[in-house]
Amino acid sequence: MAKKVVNSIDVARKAGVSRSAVSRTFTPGASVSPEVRAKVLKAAKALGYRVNRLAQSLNGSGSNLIGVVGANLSMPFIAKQLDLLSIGLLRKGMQCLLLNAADARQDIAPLIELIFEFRARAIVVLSGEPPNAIVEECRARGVKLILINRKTEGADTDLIMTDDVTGARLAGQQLVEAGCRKLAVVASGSRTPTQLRRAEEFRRYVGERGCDIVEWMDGPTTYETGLMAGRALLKAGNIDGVFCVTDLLAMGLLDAARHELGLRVPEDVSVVGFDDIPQAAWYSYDLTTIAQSFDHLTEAVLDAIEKDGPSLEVVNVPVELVSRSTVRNS
Amino acid sequence: MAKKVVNSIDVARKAGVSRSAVSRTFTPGASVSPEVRAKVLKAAKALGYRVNRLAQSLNGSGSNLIGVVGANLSMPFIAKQLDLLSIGLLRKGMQCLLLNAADARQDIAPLIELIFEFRARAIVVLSGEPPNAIVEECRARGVKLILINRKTEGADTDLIMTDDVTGARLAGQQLVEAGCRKLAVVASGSRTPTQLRRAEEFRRYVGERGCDIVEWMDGPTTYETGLMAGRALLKAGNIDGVFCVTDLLAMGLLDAARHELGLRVPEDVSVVGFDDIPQAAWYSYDLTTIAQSFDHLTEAVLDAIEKDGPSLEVVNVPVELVSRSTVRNS
DNA sequence: TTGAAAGCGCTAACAA
DNA sequence: TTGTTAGCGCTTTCAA
Repeated sequence: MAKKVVNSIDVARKAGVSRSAVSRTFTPGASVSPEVRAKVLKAAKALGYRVNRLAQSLNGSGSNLIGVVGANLSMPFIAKQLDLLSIGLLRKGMQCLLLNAADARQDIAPLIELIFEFRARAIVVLSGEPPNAIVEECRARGVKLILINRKTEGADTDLIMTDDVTGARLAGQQLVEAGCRKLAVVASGSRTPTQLRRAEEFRRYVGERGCDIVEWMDGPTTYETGLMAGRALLKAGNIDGVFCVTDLLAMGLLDAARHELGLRVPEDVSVVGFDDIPQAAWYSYDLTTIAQSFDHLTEAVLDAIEKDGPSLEVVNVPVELVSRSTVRNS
Repeated sequence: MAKKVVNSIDVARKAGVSRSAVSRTFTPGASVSPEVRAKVLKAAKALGYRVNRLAQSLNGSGSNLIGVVGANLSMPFIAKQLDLLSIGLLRKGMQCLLLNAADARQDIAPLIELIFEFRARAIVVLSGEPPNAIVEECRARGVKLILINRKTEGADTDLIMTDDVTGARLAGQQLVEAGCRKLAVVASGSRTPTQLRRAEEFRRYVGERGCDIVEWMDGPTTYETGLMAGRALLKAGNIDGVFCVTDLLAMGLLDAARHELGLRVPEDVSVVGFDDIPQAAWYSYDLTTIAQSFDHLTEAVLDAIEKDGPSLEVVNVPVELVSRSTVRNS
């Protein structure tokens, strides 16, 4: 005889009440008399009863699942976002269905479709870009779609975006004021909207101020790419300032400069990063960077999920210069 | 008129078949004629139908959900584990319900109870220790419980554990052979079984070889703790070798030694870490450490989930010395 | 191979 | 406040 899982009917029987009474006992804000409630709780405890959320969600209310699609969860920047987001979701009584794409360029459409099958209330995309058909389907199904630092135009979704433009300008300003004139900007080959925007705006800003600028835009967004960019860009020794659109890239570049090329930072070359990942504060790097408030970002995502009505909001996450030691003092 | 979600009955009607036919079409290995199948698929596509997994799981088969409980997802070590695990789950057709404890010492029992409510097939614990009552309940419900580097005795669950003992010996051997005699071991104050085991075995190993040893065991498992340990331990200048039970601690200690105390590594002091997180390979640290195979670990977890029968296996994940530049050559 | 019908565990509308 | 009843969307016997 298979060990049957206990259900509300078992509890009802044991407590001598109806199934509805059981249901109400476990529904916040339903009307049950204290006595019935007590009987139910006692029976439930004795039997080891737990509400079945799958069955529960089958009714009108829907599920409290939030689909989160990501990639490269071990990159510090993504990991930090996911960490805060999953804590926040839990605190608000939602659950996080995590779908991790094996690699950043994998098509995320199948993952989102899987999320549909779970009838998730909302979908948060940390990585990759959903094709338009998917965006459309989200709207049709009334599933909130929230993109973080993704996709810029024709946005029919909630968009949470770092204020890349301001960030890039701050970076440019730092370098220009430090007296740098031969500049470089380093991005990965992923060409995400965020990276492009940062690079673009930086180029514009320093270009207007009469600086020369070269650019690197290749490889995945990793430390190793930063290393390669550093080797390639700094070997000739004529670059005196670099903006890396990501801290991870900056750290690789910094190491190439110091440990392979024997350059001094900031005396020979100044470096600015972006994101303020935890490692940027470590002594060995002490990287001057543009911080975006992860808390603010997370808050914006949670707000977007909770607000009902169609998705169509664009939130700008403010940035701030964190001045450490990789930029020369004018 | 509310926009109703399409269900199998709509599809059946549109295709001119029964609901069963629709169900079968979407059930791998059910018997449907090609014609019916084609009709159903066409109708489903036209209507934008997706199976409702919640309803699906309500039947005998159960869900494919795997509960993952963690904390500190942004620490490199945990992030890496979660990354590989979530990819692996997806590849095997399972979904990852992620519950992130806000902090490492939070009681994880409520999180696991929540997972029960979703009727997950298995629960993987990356952080924290489930109380015995929970372990018992898992068994009673037939939910696999898999602990990674947690809890050592009275194990009535699947245990995936790094071979800490071998690792600690390798670390000891490195330092002793490098000629270090005044040793220190650094762990956090979290006193997890893993950290205790590493510290313990190291102490034993070097003790037997006539080395002096001091120990630090305080604070959270972070870079900053490593920094503090470094300051405290190395200031006097009489320690010539340190084993940090975690790379993160080692990196903090390394930075304190080099940047605050002006010590040379490995000339003045040798350092060995544990885990081989990605950052350990970065130039600025180039840390000699004990690597555990994350792939192996992940594989073991997936195997444990898929194998049925009661949980009771102990898997030892092998370790390996990764020799870099923070230990003196004899 | 197909359809009818019962049932998975729960909630919500309705009456009492 | 309580119980009864009718679904929620799906799978799965059981006959045909």
